[in-house]
Amino acid sequence: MAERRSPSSLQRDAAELYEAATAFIRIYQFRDRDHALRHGLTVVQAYALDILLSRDGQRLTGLADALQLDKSTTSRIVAGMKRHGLVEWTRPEHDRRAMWIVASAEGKRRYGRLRRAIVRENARLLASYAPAARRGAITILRQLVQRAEGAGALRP
Amino acid sequence: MAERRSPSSLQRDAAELYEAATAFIRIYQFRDRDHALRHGLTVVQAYALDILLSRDGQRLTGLADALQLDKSTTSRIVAGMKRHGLVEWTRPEHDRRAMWIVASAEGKRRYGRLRRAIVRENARLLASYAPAARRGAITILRQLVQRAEGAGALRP
DNA sequence: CTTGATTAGTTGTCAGTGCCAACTAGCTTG
DNA sequence: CAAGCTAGTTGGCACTGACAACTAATCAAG
Repeated sequence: MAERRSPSSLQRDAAELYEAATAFIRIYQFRDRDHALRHGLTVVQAYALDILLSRDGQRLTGLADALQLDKSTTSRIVAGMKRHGLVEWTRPEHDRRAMWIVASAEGKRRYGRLRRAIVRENARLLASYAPAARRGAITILRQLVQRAEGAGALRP
Repeated sequence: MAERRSPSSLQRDAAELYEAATAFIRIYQFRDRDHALRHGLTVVQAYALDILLSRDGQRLTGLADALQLDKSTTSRIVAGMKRHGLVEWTRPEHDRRAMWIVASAEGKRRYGRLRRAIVRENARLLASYAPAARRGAITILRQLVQRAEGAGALRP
């Protein structure tokens, strides 16, 4: 295992990671967009529902933070989702400026279907991997996420 | 290594791939958007330049196909890039309806800087992996891309 | 060689995403 | 209670994206 660690190998790998990650993102982005549209959602709406469902609801500001969007943008997105019957909100009685936004039954249903469709496709994608390789793929994705988050500081 | 292959393990892995891939995409998307904006490009403009530079130019229709966008959208994007001095085009003399779109010097410069910035960040990200693990990460991303492309048929 | 079909791009229209700045209304603190 | 802070909304702008209708150039018959 006496691999020679040349600086250029790191450089080369970093460049290859750029290519691979770019390709990965583009493919999965398009795939997700198609799936979402097929289930009557936009990508942002699907993200928003994911956040709302994973936390039993959110304030608008919290949702904006989670989506990394301006609260004005988020406000309009939530308004649109309300119009389409995907979310509902109430005013917490102890702070009547705020909204407590939750997914509606319809929102939950659509997001659930979308998620299941993508998971089904993932299962097809992973089917021919050996279990250990599957776990490896997932672990590596998670690590890259963690490291990118940690290295974060993207807005210095 | 006598791992028991239960159907539910594939299901579970598929669900975990969903979580991991979603997180990955969101992180890298934001990262790329920040980088692009910092270099005076939007994400779509960066994609377009990537395509134009990797092929010595493109027809509008070819660019639309590569970007998976409607040609009307692509037309406006190219118009915007022209306005911002990122691309230029000529009319091939054998078909004067068509455009041959190429990146301008400025477009090339900005894309190059953007790419190098991301590769630098990737290098930091990968630095603490053992070389073999780095290669593994890249290989797996590539495989997932290939399989997703193959399984493609996203628009049946 | 002219008509008819096809192809390349553009434009109109609409909806959605996204930002910043300015705003309203409710809450908190001195 | 006044001043200031916080939660969301609205106005204005630009970009992304789709679909349909359009212009102009090329190609295919006849």
